[in-house]
Amino acid sequence: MAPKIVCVVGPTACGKTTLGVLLAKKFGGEVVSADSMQIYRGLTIGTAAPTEEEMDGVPHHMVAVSDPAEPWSAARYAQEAVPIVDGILARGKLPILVGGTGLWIDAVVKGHGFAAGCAGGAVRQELEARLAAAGIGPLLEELRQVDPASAERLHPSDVKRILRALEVYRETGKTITAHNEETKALPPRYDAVWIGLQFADRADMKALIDRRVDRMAEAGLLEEVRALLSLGLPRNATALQAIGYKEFQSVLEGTATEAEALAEVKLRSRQYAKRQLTWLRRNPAIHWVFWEKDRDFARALQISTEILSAEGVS
RNA sequence: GCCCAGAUAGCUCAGUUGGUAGAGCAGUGGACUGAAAAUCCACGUGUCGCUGGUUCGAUUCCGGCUCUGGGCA
Repeated sequence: MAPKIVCVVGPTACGKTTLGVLLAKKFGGEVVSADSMQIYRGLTIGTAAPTEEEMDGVPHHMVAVSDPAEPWSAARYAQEAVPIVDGILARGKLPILVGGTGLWIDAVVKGHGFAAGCAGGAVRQELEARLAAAGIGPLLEELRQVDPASAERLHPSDVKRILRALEVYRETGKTITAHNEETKALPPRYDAVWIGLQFADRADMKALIDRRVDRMAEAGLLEEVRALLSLGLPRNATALQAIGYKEFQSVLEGTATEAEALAEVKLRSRQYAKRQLTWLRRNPAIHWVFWEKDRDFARALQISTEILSAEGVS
């Protein structure tokens, strides 16, 4: 049987961090963050990364461990997170995966592997150059030759995945279709108990996101963005894709007012939360805890404790 | 008070040479396997401000009214 771990998931601002810490204290666990932006140092306010106070003495892994100039990926995350999870297990503690990046969590929990090739790689760069020169048509046609199933499955506008499919074939001589089939047949790496947090009413989620974004601004998000930019990151750095950062960058450049940026950040956060929910909803293993108007952590802790006990976590 | 311009989808607006209307954004749902806080897809009936008139037929033309801008007093 695969080792037992806990995953705390949910859309942004739903209280994953807090519940994760509460569960860790109750069950003797350590938190492993699965967040594609909290991984970077310096993105503290805007990503709502856990503070020392919020961590409350519970060890946290994979938070602020990387220079913001570095490119990360789900594959690299899994590579580094799996040994950490195993280390926690080896110490007889309970690993608690907490995060909003669904693909990253799946990359750890399910045993799936990623095929070779990556953004910034030689093959990808060549494909991108061809895309810029001749458009997606010829590339899609080429994909149809080598991997008709992918060409059929992918929408012609889904440029990113078309390039990736071609890349995998070029790098490995195997189609991404075949790779996915094989990797999905692998057994899961861990026996995960999933706890999902979300609001019963979408309007309450919106209200909380709005409040949280306002607090980020009060806490000095603008200064955080200024400091980040002063590092001279590459223009396409993954860290700069974080919601909040590009919008406040516009304020610093004078192309938007702070009020406009705030409205934009709230909007983007809401849309992000919706996408997260879409990702999570298809996972039937998640035990959902629904918030009413306010987040009642005592109740959430009690419910999730019951769930964990029923699932054999002790 | 007078003149001009507006009033159409939650918002910004387009349009109908008279046959009851459509984009962008927002919203909702979905996808997703080395950028995932990324990327991609699908979904558009609303007293066309109100009220008379002309007309087979008015959101479209004409009159009046209301409201909102701007100008003149």
